[in-house]
Amino acid sequence: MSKTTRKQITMKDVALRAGVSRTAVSFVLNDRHSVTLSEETRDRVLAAASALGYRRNASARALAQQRSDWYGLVTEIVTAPFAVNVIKGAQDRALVDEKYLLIASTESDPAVEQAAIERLLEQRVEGIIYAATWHRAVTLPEIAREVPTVLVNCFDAEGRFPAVVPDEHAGGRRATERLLAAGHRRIGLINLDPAIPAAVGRRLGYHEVLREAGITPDENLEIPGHATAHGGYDAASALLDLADPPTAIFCANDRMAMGAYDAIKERGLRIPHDVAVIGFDNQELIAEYLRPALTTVALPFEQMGALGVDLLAATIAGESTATETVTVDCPLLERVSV
Amino acid sequence: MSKTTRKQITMKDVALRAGVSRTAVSFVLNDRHSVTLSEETRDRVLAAASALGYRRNASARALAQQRSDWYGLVTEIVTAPFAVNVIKGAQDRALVDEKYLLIASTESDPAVEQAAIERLLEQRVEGIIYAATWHRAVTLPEIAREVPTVLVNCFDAEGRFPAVVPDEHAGGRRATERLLAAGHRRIGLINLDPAIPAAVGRRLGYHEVLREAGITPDENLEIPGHATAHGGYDAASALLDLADPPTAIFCANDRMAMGAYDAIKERGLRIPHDVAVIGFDNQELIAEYLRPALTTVALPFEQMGALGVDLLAATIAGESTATETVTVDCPLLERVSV
DNA sequence: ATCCCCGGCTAACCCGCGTTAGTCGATTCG
DNA sequence: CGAATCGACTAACGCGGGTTAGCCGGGGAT
Repeated sequence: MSKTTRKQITMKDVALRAGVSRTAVSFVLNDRHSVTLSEETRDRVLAAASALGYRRNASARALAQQRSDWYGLVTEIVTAPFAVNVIKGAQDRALVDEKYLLIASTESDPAVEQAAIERLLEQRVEGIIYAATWHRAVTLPEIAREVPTVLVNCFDAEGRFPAVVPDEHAGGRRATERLLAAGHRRIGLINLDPAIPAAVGRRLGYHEVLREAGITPDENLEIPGHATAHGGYDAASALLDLADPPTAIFCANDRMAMGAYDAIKERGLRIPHDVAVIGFDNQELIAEYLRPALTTVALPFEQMGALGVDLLAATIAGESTATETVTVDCPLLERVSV
Repeated sequence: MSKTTRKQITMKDVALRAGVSRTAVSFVLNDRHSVTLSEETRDRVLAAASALGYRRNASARALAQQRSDWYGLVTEIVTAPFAVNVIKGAQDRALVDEKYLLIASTESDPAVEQAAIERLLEQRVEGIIYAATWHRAVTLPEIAREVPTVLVNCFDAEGRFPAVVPDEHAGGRRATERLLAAGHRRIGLINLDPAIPAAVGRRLGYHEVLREAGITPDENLEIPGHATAHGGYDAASALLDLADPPTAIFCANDRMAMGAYDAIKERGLRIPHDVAVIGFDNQELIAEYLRPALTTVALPFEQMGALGVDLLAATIAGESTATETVTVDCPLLERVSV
């Protein structure tokens, strides 16, 4: 580079220019009033700082204060693009407390994860937010215990960490209620792998609401599908080819709903006129662009991210029990498919 | 918290336990051989460090070394989920040089952006990578000039920064060539807003290849669509209802291809048998799950991220001219729709 | 006139670590 | 046998900045 690296301006430089001690500069720039300085001195310091383009040195400050103002966010960001909303929510919320997020991406690889957390600890993060891309039980590496840690969109199998998780159960209820409200009585369910929390909760809500409406859940209307568009297509095909097919289908994720659309359209049926469809996840790339646009239950990633930071802050402040679990509502997004 | 915050272990503690000076500890842990230490001492130090769970303090180290090992990555991450691949590519590549990425998300809001960069500078990042979510000209805030900066998926209107951009032109060629190779002669183009670089480049490639094959581009086969599924549906409908409709459609993005699928299927036509479709962007949520899966030209986000770091490293090392622009090839992803 | 207080400011220490310029005892060389 | 060398190690400084203790001069109270 032709341009030589410019010397960084330090408080010493500012002090020199303002004709005061470095100590005074520190007090002025941090707006500390434990020591009184004349208004005129403050002005001179501020003027000098701004004239020189002073910028504080985060490392030096962290060292002196024994406080980094960083939170670590660990996530398998790449494998599930829509989880970036967790980052957004967390970042916005952290900023309110003047905390910053250090994002460490793992690739569902324990070794990478361990190394990532290690780096966060070297940075002396004040706490860690561990976010999963799909709701499940996780096991954190032991080193995560060295610092307050909260889980987002996942939970510790042994309940050793505070966690923020979506309310799958309420979501399942909400979807089913919406279909009932539209007058449907035969409602199919294309579910996920029955072993995962999302499938369990959503199904439970579905059952509850049906029973409350006096409808006995019909086993034939429930299909655990493969969580892809193809899985949704196959499952929806099976449902529609039933002797007594459903008039509405609750798909446990939007990708499967995408496949279900195909099966429905292939049979010359119309959405929502002949068959209503409701999804889950609100993957906007899909839900918004399907024709007709898909009504779906949203996973509140952004809100979970924000609550994760809240919970972390509370934990650090000692205002939270070690194992508090916060569930977050999954709102219904009305579009056109019901 | 019941658990009191454990005191952080410092080199002093390690030195005490190993019965050597802190200086010795520093030399051992950094594997410096400018000063010789006996093998036995090294072992003792390492043992002590590991026994105490010593972890170096990144701030102190950065301060002492006058080098942070951080690069800043500025991006509007949230508005375009698929751009997280830039992060992945950059992060992996940075790790090779033992550099770490500090991610600052902006929301296409200049004020937020300015503040984000300001924070990066406070952290004394050694350079900045500025990544856009769609290929375009950008104007960076002036403060970005305080440190080496490279652009990814965008470029400076006045060419003042090195940049990494996708080769839209080659991508357009590649898509068209693929359709020609499949035997198509009448190929429709559903393009983006004609003013943006992506539309210009892709169209240019399309024209070139047609001409090289002895085909005169037919204006009626080119429609600048609205960049959504609806836009794609409308445009494809118009193309298919032509007296002499195309047998293949090149959609300038996958969302429009999604809409085109609907228009095609609605007419009882089959993909790729009756009409072939090729997309652009490789938005996996769509391309992979459409039925049939969409053949598309990929935007090499991950590679661009990696090259961005490369270019930044070169710029910092002074091995790069100020305005070098790297174009990255857009590979074709064969699926089923051609 | 003396004492005390108080506003305004600074010297000096510390944070944890990298690094230079040594110190010190043992060995080798002349 | 004294000097030079060498291996093994450490004292001490500096990085930039937060913070405590204390300095200094002047005005009010006694």
